[in-house]
Amino acid sequence: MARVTQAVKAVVAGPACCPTGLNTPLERDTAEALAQLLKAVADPARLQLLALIKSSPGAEACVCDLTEPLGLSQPTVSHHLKVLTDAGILLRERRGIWSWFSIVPERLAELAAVIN
Amino acid sequence: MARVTQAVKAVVAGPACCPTGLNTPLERDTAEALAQLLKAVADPARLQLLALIKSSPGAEACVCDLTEPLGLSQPTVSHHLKVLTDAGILLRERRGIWSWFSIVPERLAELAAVIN
DNA sequence: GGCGTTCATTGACAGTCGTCTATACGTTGA
DNA sequence: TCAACGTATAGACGACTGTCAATGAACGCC
Repeated sequence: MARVTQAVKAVVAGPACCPTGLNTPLERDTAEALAQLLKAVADPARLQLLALIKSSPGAEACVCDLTEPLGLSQPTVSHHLKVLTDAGILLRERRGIWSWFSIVPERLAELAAVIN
Repeated sequence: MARVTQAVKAVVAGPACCPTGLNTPLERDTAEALAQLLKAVADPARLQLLALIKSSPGAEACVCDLTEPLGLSQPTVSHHLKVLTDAGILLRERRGIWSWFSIVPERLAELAAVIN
């Protein structure tokens, strides 16, 4: 994950100085790290999760609020949340029994910057 | 594909009036269309292709220029180009023997707008 | 017309991914 | 300490995806 973060930052900020986006050829390693991050978002269930969390009060939600709207089983939702968390897009915080998830906006902004 | 384009536009522009991005819950259909578009980009080879084309003179390139830098077979590169073209991200133009590909910037901008 | 070149398509195969059921884990309250 | 609840993990299975070798189709040139 740290490896991915670094690679994305490199693409956004440029190897040394100036922002590049996709304006410069991509090394295979960098491309793979970037693709891995994009794959985390490129799933309908995970997009729905992001939208649900982002539009929840306080921009956070617990699993119990997310399972039913998605129409998927609890383990499946948990799996998707893990993928997003591992990618650094979501933040997990335990409060007693519940796991609360919030979005890391900088991470999504990085992605958007790369694409453009 | 037209269906995908419409769904993405809906997410960018909002159901009726105002831009939403992911700030509003996503219908499954919309999420699937969006995911399909993201999947097209979420591949290392295709990211490299986009970067190569974008950084080529005139922001266009033919297959013969793309196969070697990627280190993949010609059919595989052709496959990836088809995926990007079908997603509306690339534009294909035949000139005699050669196929030239160029990027559709608005399409990438739409994607970036949705993510943010 | 025949041939070489460039690209697209087909078919096959291994690997990955999304989903589920079953089960384990951790926390809370009695 | 134990039971109940919310969540995470493991294992299995079908579907999709990326890749290649082989083949086909379109075009320009001799």
